[in-house]
Amino acid sequence: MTQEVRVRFAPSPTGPLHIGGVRTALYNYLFAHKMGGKFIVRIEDTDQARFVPGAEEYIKESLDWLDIQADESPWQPGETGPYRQSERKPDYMQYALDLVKKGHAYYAFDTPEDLEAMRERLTAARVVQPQYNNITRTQMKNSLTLPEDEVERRLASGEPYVIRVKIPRQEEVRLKDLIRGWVVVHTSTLDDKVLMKSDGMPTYHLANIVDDHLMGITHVIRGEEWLPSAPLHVLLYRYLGWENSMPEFAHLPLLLKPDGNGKLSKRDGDKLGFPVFPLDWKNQKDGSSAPGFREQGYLPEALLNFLAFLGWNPGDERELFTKEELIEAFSLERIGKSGTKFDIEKAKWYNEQYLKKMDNEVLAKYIIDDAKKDGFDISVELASAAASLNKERVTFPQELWEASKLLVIAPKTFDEKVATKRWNQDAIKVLNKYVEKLSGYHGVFNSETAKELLNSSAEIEEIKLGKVMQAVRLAVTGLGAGPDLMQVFSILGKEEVKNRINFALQELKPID
RNA sequence: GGUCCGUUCGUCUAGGGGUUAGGACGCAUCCCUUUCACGGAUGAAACACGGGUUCGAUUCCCGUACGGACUACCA
Repeated sequence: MTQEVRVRFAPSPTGPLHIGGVRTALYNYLFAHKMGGKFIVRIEDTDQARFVPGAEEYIKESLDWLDIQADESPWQPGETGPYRQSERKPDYMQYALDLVKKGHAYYAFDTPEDLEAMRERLTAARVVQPQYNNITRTQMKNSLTLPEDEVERRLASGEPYVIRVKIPRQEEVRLKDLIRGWVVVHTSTLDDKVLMKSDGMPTYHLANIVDDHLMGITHVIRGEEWLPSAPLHVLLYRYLGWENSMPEFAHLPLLLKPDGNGKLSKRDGDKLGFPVFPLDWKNQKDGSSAPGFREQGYLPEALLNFLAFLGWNPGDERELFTKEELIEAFSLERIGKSGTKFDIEKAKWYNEQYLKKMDNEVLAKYIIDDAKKDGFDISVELASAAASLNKERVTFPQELWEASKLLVIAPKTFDEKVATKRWNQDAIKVLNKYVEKLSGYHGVFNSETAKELLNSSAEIEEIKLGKVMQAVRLAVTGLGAGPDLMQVFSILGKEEVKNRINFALQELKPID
């Protein structure tokens, strides 16, 4: 029998959650649900210097918005908590000490200045990669070079120290990545990474391994930026005696800039005018801000669908998936290997697809709210009709009100280009006749009857309706393009149509 | 620089030793329509390069080029 799948998303609260992080969370979530397992969110806040207030709340709100719900998290603790590493602080030291005892780690007393001097010396000696490793450690101040009694003296006196892993000299570390296959790294290229910092906090490397083990994580699904340090993690599992229960690894391809090269950053969003964060972000410290997908009008279902397809596909030609369908179709095997450029046009397309499937009543709320901001109170009926009329014509919900204004506000000015081209005697004749017909009509006024009346007006004047339609549109909406005119008439009502036409008739000068 | 990872239309990708290399976004044209949009149809558009292996490579192997990640007491 196989154990329950447990995966985690482990962001650090150092700023707004990046959209790439959201995708990582999504893949973890989809995999967990596909496998009938658990999805855990753990906050990796071991770096006190980089902690940003509000960042954790931002992470939570982002995941909530997209409905990527965790089974266990700081906000909904399970049995393997706490779910913030800062709250797990007392637990880490014992594992570091265990490694020291076993000879796989050691104390180091080097000051930042010592380290800097070492790097300078190495650089001067033209060593290409100045680092604290199995060669240079012999020249540094650590428990490998210092006499035992001095180490104890320094420790006892409270001198700051770190604990570093002791990377073996000549070994090959092999790990099987679910996405990339076997990756082999020689230990001579690894450095003696710090495991415990002088402030008593573990680094990512130690905390990550300890927590994943303690939380029973079975699969580590994370960004490709972690691949280079994965061999170190394998070594740590081994040295801690946990190799048999070591999780499987899956390193996700990165999200890249849409143009040029490099990984997607906040700058790209600013430059190309699209968000790279799920939600609007306001830094409480320095007041800086960044736009979010939510506020731009992206629908959570659409963004989720779009994100899922950035580096993954179901193998068939379907593209529109609900979350449940994504879960059903998801597999790690179908994740691609190469980096994925971020194409905002595709995201917009997804949004349009989801937007036009939404209920008019739901969309009506957007219109009502936006109209209110402009000082207009509109009924639910009108707003729903407006939504129905316009939802296939826009990308974002907030564009709906703009598109619907012609239903609420009578035109005061008229598109000049259309006027100079279409406002001729024929149009005026037909419109005059139409007004006349409208006044004499007392039946039901809907798009069909509105059209019939218009048709007969044209017939009487012996003018082809098609030739004056643009002018009719101009008279009633002031515009040269827009939604189906007869539906607009039907929504406007007979009197309003009549009034608008009369206004146009007296405002506009004929061209011939 | 070093280590590791990658490379199919502009972009996201399917495919896989013999295919007219498929789909989607975007783009163009046409159709629908009173207009714009939606929708439909059509089109332009790709296997990075060089060697091998093979009867045959876009597919397998090796190089090269290019791209990316990492190279902190950051995650």
